[in-house]
Amino acid sequence: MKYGTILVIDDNPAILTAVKICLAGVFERVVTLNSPEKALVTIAQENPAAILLDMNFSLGVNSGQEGMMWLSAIHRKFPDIPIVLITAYADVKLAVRALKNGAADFVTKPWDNDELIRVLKDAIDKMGEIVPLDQLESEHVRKVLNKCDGNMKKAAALLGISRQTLYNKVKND
Amino acid sequence: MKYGTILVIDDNPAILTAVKICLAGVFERVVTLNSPEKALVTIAQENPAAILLDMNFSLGVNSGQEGMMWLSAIHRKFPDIPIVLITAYADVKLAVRALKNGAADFVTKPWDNDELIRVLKDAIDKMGEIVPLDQLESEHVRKVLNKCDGNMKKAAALLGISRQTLYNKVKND
DNA sequence: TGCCGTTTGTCCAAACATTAGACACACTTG
DNA sequence: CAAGTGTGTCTAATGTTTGGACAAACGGCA
Repeated sequence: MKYGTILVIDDNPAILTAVKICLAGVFERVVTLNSPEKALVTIAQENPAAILLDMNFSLGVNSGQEGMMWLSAIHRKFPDIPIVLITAYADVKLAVRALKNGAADFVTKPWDNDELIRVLKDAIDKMGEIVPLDQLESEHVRKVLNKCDGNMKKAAALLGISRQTLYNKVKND
Repeated sequence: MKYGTILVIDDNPAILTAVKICLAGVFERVVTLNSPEKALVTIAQENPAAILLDMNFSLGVNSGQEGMMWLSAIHRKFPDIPIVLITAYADVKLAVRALKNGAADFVTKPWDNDELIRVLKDAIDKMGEIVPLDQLESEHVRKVLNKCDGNMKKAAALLGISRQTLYNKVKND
């Protein structure tokens, strides 16, 4: 029960119920919404560890545009909460676009309960990885320096630090 | 012609030729390989701005396992070079796995030349975004502090800095 | 309510990092 | 060769980080 609260957003009550039963034993709390309208307020109130978001809410529209829109909106406002998308209309282009828009994962209906649980746990675990500041810094420095073909003057300017400081950071690798 | 060298890896000579013609006007140099075996050495020699990698090399095997393996290997060794995957056997699960394994994008055969060019350019542009060190730092600090529910002592410990330093960093936001 | 462990806000002085500026040297390129 | 650029090194001033210390605030708990 170490995985906190999860928010499930889907316009189909049957699916909401099924998912609730499936996840009840794994998460401390399963909050459901049958429309994404109130998603932002609900997230602010509940502070869920992850969000499971359906992609289609308008009947007859199955392009996933609406789910994509909500994905972007939620991800922009809460970039630290992993969002897993779920849809019946699997499509490679849509999945790729979703992941590039910040989705943590993408599962297709009908889903496998164990896989859904694994995917959600994975998403939460990934987000939880905390890196010390100096490690983050040296990785970034290495990357920028690389992009500048080793030119320290340019790299330092791009990083917003002085040439000597970069020199020292690199020397003590 | 500002997009540098691109490396194309595909076991089908016809596709290699077609891609070469398509990309010749956009990239300074198009290097091709008909097998991923020599990929790592070739990348080290050519230092390409992006890599276009096919997913299937063994005839009759179309699970994409081999492409995935090479994606991981290349991405581990050259994390700063965007890798775009291309496959004839489009499959949502495979695409999701590829993106989560570090692929920059995922396109399906038969491809649209303009789209392929756009995707490759996008991938290169995305990788080129350089963030100043202090911005990177304050974003990370905010994120970790958030995950610790505002507890500065814990956050400082996780970040590998002293409590006072974190205090000052937050004060001068 | 009062006690206790924890966290915060604040201070200090020592250690350390960063800065601009300077200068000789090495390297490309015309 | 000469000009232009980047490197490696130094200095002195300035700014940051550190552990340690301490009173005040907070939250749980009996």
